[in-house]
Amino acid sequence: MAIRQVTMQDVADAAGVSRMTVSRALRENSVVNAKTRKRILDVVQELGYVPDQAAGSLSSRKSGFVSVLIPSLDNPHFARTVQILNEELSVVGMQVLLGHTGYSAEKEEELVESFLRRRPEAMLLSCDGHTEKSRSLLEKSGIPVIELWERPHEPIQHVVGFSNFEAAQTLTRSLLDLGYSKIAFIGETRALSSRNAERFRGFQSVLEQAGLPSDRHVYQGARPFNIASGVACCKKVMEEFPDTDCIFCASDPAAFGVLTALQEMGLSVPDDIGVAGFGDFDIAHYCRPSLTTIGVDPNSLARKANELLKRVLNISADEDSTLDAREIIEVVPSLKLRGSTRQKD
Amino acid sequence: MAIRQVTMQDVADAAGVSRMTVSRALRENSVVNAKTRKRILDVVQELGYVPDQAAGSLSSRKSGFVSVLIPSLDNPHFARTVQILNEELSVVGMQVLLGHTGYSAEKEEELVESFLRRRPEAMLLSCDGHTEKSRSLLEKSGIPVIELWERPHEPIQHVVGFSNFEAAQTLTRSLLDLGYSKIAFIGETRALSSRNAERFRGFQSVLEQAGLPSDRHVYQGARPFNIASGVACCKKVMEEFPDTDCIFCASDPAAFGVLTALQEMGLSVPDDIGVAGFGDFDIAHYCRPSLTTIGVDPNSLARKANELLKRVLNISADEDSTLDAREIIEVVPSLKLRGSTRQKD
DNA sequence: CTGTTAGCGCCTTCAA
DNA sequence: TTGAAGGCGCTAACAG
Repeated sequence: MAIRQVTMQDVADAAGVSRMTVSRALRENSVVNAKTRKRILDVVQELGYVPDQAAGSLSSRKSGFVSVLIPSLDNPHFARTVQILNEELSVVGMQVLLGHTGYSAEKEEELVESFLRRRPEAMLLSCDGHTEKSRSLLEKSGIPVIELWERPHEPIQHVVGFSNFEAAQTLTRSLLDLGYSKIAFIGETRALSSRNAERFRGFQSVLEQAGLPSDRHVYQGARPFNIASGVACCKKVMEEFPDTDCIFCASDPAAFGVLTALQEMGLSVPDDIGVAGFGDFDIAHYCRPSLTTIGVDPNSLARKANELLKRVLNISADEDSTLDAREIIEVVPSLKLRGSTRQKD
Repeated sequence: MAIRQVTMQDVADAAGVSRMTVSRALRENSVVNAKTRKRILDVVQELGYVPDQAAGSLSSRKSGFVSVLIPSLDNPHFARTVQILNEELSVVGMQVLLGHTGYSAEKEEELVESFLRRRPEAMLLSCDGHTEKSRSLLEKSGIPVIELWERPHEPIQHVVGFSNFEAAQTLTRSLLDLGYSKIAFIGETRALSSRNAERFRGFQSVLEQAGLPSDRHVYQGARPFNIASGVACCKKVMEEFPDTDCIFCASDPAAFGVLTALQEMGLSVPDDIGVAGFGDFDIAHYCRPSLTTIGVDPNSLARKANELLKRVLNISADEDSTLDAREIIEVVPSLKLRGSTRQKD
């Protein structure tokens, strides 16, 4: 345990050069005599010198940080997003500052404020509503902002995402197309999630267009909305609306819960009743019956976000890439019709 | 977009005090005249001043960072660990530097080296083997190190985890106890994961003690080891060893894959064959039949890690907590006997 | 309670 | 190709 950390000066002294030469030797693209550089690197090795990046970024005015704010790592799509961004950024020597908003705009505001102290070079948010203060802090900071996973009505700046409203419409339309007409909706209380509200609005709009009632909905008020929520909501739905012929869940894990709940009620899916989820998580693919759902591939979304990020940070490999002041990049969700809904006849 | 960032000096000038007074006013526990503080905070608000933490930590010699290195966020237990640590640390104003090793010691070494430049105040690792250089870098850095999720033979320093070997033994013993005798093992190739190797060793040791052959094993060589791997390995096992009466999977998602594969082969679980997993993930609880497994609650592990961390950082609420040079905190995995194995008669 | 002085460890800028 | 001077924005330590 070093009593005092090894500094660049120590390396310089030991190598018989100035600090500046050490600094240059440590950077890839800088002119230093080959022999001198080798000597310096040897000394670095020997002394176990590790540069202090806080000091470096203070004078270079580049933090090497990118902030990523997501609601929760419990959602595998967000976890994947973080993982990909983290890996891609580490390739260019940058690091992610990760924060969890817990789906709360107030918590997000705190995080924005505290992360801004680290002078990140960009801020990526998963949008579920932002406070005025968050917006103003971000604006004042002058750094690029990218909102992920949604398509907000009033984007802060750049966006890489899709419309939950439209995705829910697409899925609902195909349920009608399969002949379902008494479709129930299960989700989080709308106040808890704009995302969920958008999904319900999409669902509702299609039913209304078709002249069908859209009043079969059951909400769960508390977080998280998971497998257990699906079980609980399913029971409520079937009590309140026993003649339901299909259940649309605002998320796949909940839909999986619905599948097991129905099975325990002795109902067969899809023969007695249909089930659809949202998100296209792994579980939707592998459960039995496999789950009809709609969703965006998180890998693809994260990679698009990464490309945009590189462009706004001017570290794109693509030299002649242009950048609009506000890029809205649409990611198209794909519909998966699987075993939990009946075949089209 | 500010052409030049607002500094503490700007605030000091506008408030008619020195920088030091501003610095003090911004800290909770420091003596500043109440009126002066209010005036300063008003100016801060007005100017939209955001302190630069890189500068602050350069002079205070406290980075406010803790490094957390995990293999992958795809494993929900690791994601949970990260989330809890992140939240707990944010309460005390610290931030997590997150890195993914991808289960590679070399990648881990790179991350250790690059994260050390940020002068983290502690380093948490999920141990799956470390290079000599990683160990030496960590030692030289002088910061506390906590290894998570395993119980390594040669700990670097502190440990919060459990023995995969022993957990696998416990589970295997109870399978024997249920009357199974032709048990197959499915896992990752041992070279890919010391964790997996430990599980296999535990499995093997119990069978050998019981005088049973332990040669029914099928490995998958490539990452990730997930639901699809379980499906694939299950097919191989049943081809090679058709009289197998129970399959022990090195992870729950794979065991879930085995369940669906067996179902498609027309075999009934647990009537025709038993299945056990490892990890006690959500899916083990909710799949049908629910899965016999063994595992540690990630919330509990993360909280213990957090407590230890607070103690080694001397920010524990508990004043008279003592700290050994090397704390080995054991987390006991709990065995869950569920529907995927037969009842004891 | 407040201010002054002197760096923290590195990089920018310029000159040699 | 290298070095010297100066400063990034903040806080520790001490003095008043």
